[in-house]
Amino acid sequence: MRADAERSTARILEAAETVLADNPNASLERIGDVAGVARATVHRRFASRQALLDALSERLNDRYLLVMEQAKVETAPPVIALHRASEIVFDLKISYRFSITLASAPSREVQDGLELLFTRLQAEGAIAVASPSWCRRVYLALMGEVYLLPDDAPELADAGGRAGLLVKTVLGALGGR
Amino acid sequence: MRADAERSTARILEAAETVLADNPNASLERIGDVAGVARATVHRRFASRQALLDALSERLNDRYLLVMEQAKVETAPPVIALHRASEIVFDLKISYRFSITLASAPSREVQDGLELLFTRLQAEGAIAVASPSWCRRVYLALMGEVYLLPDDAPELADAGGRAGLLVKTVLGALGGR
DNA sequence: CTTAACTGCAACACATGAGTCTCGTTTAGG
DNA sequence: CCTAAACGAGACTCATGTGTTGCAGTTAAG
Repeated sequence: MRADAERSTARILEAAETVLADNPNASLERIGDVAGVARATVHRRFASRQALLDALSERLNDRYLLVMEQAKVETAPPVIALHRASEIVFDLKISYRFSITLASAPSREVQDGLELLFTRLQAEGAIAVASPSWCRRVYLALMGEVYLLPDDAPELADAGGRAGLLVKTVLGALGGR
Repeated sequence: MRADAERSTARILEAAETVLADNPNASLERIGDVAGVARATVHRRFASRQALLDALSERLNDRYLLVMEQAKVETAPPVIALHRASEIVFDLKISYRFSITLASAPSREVQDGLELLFTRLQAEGAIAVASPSWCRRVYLALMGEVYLLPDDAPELADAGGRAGLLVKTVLGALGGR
C-alpha cells in the first residue's frame, strides 16, 4: 500500500473514533469530512460501515491490550497496577464512550486481564470477595463516570487526578477497607 | 378523547418504552407492531418521533418523581430512603437503559431530590464529603450495572437483592464506613 | 340506533445514508 | 520523468424511515 493511502486510512480511523464517540449513528460522510477525505475514499479503504467499525474495535482492543501489558497487571502489586492502568487509559484520551456505546465490548482477552487483576486484589484483601466479572463491570462503569468529570471537579483534586479517584472509588465500591 | 384512543396511546407508550430500551434507533413501525397498532396510528397520537420521545421522557420523569415521594427522600432516615428508592425503581422494572441511552437525562427536579438525599447522607456521616452531583452520577451508574445483573448472580444473594447490593456498593464507593 | 371518532390499510412524497461506478486530476516512488 | 496508485467530485441505485393523505370498516358513546 502506498504511503498516502496508509495516511488516509489512519486519518479515517482517527476521525471515526472521535465522531462516533460523539454520535454512534454519524454518517460516513461526516467521518470523511472530519478526516479531510471524500466519502468515496472511506468506502475505498473500508468495504462497508461494518468493516470500519470492526477495524475500530480491533484498534481499540489492541490499545487496551497494550495498556494491560504496560501496567504489568499480572505481576505488579495489584493496587499499583490498577492505578497505572487507569492512568494510562485516561492519558490515552481513548474515547471511552465509543467502546461502550458500540457493541464493541472489550474482548475476552482484555476482560480476562481485568478479572485476573481483581482476583489478585481479593487475594491481597484490598477488596471483599466477589465475582471477578462483577468487579470488572463496576470498574468500567465508574471509569465512564470519572471520564466524564470536568477537569476542575473538586473530587479530582482531592483524589489526585482521575486515576486516583477511580481507584479509590472502585475499591470502596467493592468493599475495600 | 375517546376511551379506545386513550388505550392506544397507553399501549404505544408502553411498547415504545420496551422497544427503545432494547434499541434506541428502532423505527416507529416496530413500535407500532409491538403495540399492536398500525404505524399511522402512532403518527395520529404523536405528531413526530420527537413528540413521542418527549412524551416518554415526561412519563418516566413522573414515575421517578413519584418514587422520590414514596421513598420519603426528604424526611426518612437517608440510608433507608436510599434503599427504598432503589427498591421501588427495580420493582417498577423501569427500563433504565432508556432513560440513560436517550438524551432524556433525569429532570432537574429528580436530580435535586437525589442530591438532597446524598447531602443528608453526608450530614449523617454515612458517606464522605463530596459534591452531590458526583454522588448522583455514581449512584446512577451503579444502578445501571446492578440492573443488568442476572437474577442468579451471587452478589445479589449476598446483599439481599438488587437494592441491597446497590446501596452497599454506592455507600462504599462514596467513602462510607 | 345513529353518528362521530377511531382505526387499519395502502398509497403517496420526501429525506438520508450506504454502496458502486466513472472520469479527470494529483501524487508517490521507482 | 513516468507510470501506477490514490484521490475528489459527481451521478447513480437501493434501502429504510418519516410524515401525510384518503378511504372503507369498526367501535365507542350519546
